[in-house]
Amino acid sequence: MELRQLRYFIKAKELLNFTEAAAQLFISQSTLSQQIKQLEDELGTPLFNRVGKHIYLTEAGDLFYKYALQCVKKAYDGYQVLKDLGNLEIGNLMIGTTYGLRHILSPAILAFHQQHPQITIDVVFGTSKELTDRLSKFELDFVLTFEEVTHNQNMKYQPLFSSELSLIACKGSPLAEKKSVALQDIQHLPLALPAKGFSTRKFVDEVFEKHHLTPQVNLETNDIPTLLELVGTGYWNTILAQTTVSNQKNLVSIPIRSLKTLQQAAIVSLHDVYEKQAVKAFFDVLLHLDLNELH
Amino acid sequence: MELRQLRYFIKAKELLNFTEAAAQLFISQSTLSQQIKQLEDELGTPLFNRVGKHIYLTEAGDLFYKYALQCVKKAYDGYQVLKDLGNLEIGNLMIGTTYGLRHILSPAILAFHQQHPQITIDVVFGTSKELTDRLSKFELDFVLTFEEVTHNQNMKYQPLFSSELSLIACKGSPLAEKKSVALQDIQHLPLALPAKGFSTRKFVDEVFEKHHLTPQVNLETNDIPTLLELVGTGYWNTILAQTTVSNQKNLVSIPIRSLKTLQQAAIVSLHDVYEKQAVKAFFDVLLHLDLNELH
DNA sequence: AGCTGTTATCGGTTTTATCGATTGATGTTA
DNA sequence: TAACATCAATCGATAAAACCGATAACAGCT
Repeated sequence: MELRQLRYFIKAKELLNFTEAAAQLFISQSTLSQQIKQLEDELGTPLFNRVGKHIYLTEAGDLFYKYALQCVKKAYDGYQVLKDLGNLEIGNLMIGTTYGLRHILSPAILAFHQQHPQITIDVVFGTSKELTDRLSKFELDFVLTFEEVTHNQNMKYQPLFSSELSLIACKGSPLAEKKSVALQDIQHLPLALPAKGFSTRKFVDEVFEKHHLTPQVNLETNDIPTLLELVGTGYWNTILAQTTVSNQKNLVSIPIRSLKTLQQAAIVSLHDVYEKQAVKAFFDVLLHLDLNELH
Repeated sequence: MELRQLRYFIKAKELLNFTEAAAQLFISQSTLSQQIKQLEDELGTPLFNRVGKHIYLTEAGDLFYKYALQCVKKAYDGYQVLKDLGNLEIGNLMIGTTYGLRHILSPAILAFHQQHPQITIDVVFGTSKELTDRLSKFELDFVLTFEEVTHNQNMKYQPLFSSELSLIACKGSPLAEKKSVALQDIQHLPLALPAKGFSTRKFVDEVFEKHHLTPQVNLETNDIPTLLELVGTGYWNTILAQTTVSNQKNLVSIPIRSLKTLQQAAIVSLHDVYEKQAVKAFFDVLLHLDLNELH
C-alpha cells in the first residue's frame, strides 16, 4: 500500500469512472486500473464492483475510503507543517461561506490581506450542506455559516455573532413601515426563500413547523443576490438573518415576533487536522473584528 | 512522498541510527539513506542533522514525525477494517498492563479466549508510563492501569473499579493483626516500593507529600513479584492497591487511614483510532466481569 | 447489428527502488 | 598518534515496478 495508490483510489471513488479519474491524475487508464487492482489484491477484497460499463463502491471500498482520505490528509498536513515552519507568509486559504455571512467576510479578507499580502484566497459560496461536505473532503480550510447544521463531533464551532431572523421587504412596500410582524402575518405573504440546503431555510421551516403554520413559498432559489433582487421588485418578501441585508439600501428588515428566531453565526472547521498558520491568522482577524461597526 | 518513505523515516527516527534501522527494515543502509534524502528533498528541509557518526532529529523532523506516524497508522487502520470485515475471528491483541491489574486480566483473557480461540494475545507488563508511551506509538491496543497517569486528551478512559491504597505486610508480622494503620505509623516502617514510573508509586508519593511526611523507602524495584517476595520475608512492607494482593496467601493488606487513597483502575486506549473487533470484544469481556467475584 | 464508452489485459519501455562496494568522516582503542 | 571500528553518503549496476499504448472484452444505446 502506497500513498500513490490511495490517491488514485480516492479520485476513482469520487468520480466513479476510471477513465476520467486517470485523466485528472495525469496517468493512463491502464495504470489506474492496474494500481487499483494491486491495492485490492493487497487488501484482499475488491473496492469496486464492476458491472458492465459502470463501477460502484463495494462495502469494503466505502469503509476504506475514510481511512484513505485521512491517511493522505495526514501526509499533506505533515508537508504543510514544514512549509509553515519555513516561511509563514506563503500559502493559500480555501474559505467556504454562505451568503448571509459575506458582510463579515469582506472586511476580514481586506484586513487579512493587508497583513499577509502573499497569501492567495479562494472564496467558495454555497449552502451549508455543500460547504460542510467539501470541508469533510478537506477541500476547504473552514466554513462560515449559521450553525444550524447538525452538530458534528468532527467539527469545531467558533461562534461569531447572532442574528435575528427577519422579514425582508422592499422599501416602498406597505410593510416597510412596521416595527415588527407576527409569524401569523407572514404566512399569507408571497415568499421567495433560499432553497433547501441553506441553513437559514432549514431554520425558517423549523420555526413555522413549530408554530403549526405553513408559509406560502412561491419561489425558491439557491442564489441569494437573485433573491434580494426579487424582493427589491416589491412582489415578494423573504426571510433572512437581519445582518444579511444590513448593507442593502433598497431593502428593510423587520423583526419577527416569535420565540427562538436567533441564529448563531460561526466558523466551522475540522478537529484533528493541522491548522495552517494562515488559517490561525484568519481566525484571529475574524474573531477580533468589531462586529458592531458592521451592523 | 510515499508510505514506504514514512515507514523508513519513523524507524530511523526511533533508532537514530540508519544502519540499524535499515537492518530492521530489511533493506540496505544505502537504500535507507537515499530514501530519507529523497523525502527531505521533497519536503524542502532536512529531517535529520548529521554530525559525525551520529544523527539527530531537526526541529522539522520532530514536527514531521507525528504526522508520519498518524499517516501510516491511518493506512494500517484502513487495512485492519477490511480484515475485520471479512473474518472477525482472526487477528491479535496487544495488551499492556501494570502488575496491579493482572488479577482482572487473567480471567478476562480466559473468557475471551473461550469465545475467540483464534485470536492471539500478547500481554506486556510495564509501568504506566512505559505502556502509555507504547500506546501512543500504536504498539499496543490498550493499557490497563490505575489512571493516575496525566489525563491526556488523545486517550480514552473506561473505568473498571476502584481500590484502596493499602499497607501490605507479611502474615506473621505484628502489623498483620491490625484493622487499619495511620499514615504516620507507616513513615517509620522500612518500605520496599515500586520504582518511579509506576502510577501507584506516583500516587503514594503524592499522598505522603500532601501530608508533609517522608516515608523510609529502603528499596525500589520495577518488578512487582519480586517486591511481594521481599515483603513475604517480613523484613519490608510495601504500599499497593488492595486488589493487587487479593490472591496472595502469605500476605495481608491493611487499610490506611488517610484521605483520598482511592485509585481508579481503567482501560486506557486512544481516541480517533480504529477499534478492532477483537478490541471491542475484549472491552466487553472486561467491563462485564463480575469484579466482586474476584476480590 | 453496429456504435460508443467503459474496464481489463498484454507486451514493451521507462523510471526508480534497491543493492554491494567504496569513500569519507569521526569517534575509540592500543 | 596511529590503527581500527563505526557510521552515513555516494556511485554504478541491477532488479522491480510503475507506466504506457494497443487491444480485447463487455455492456448499454441507437
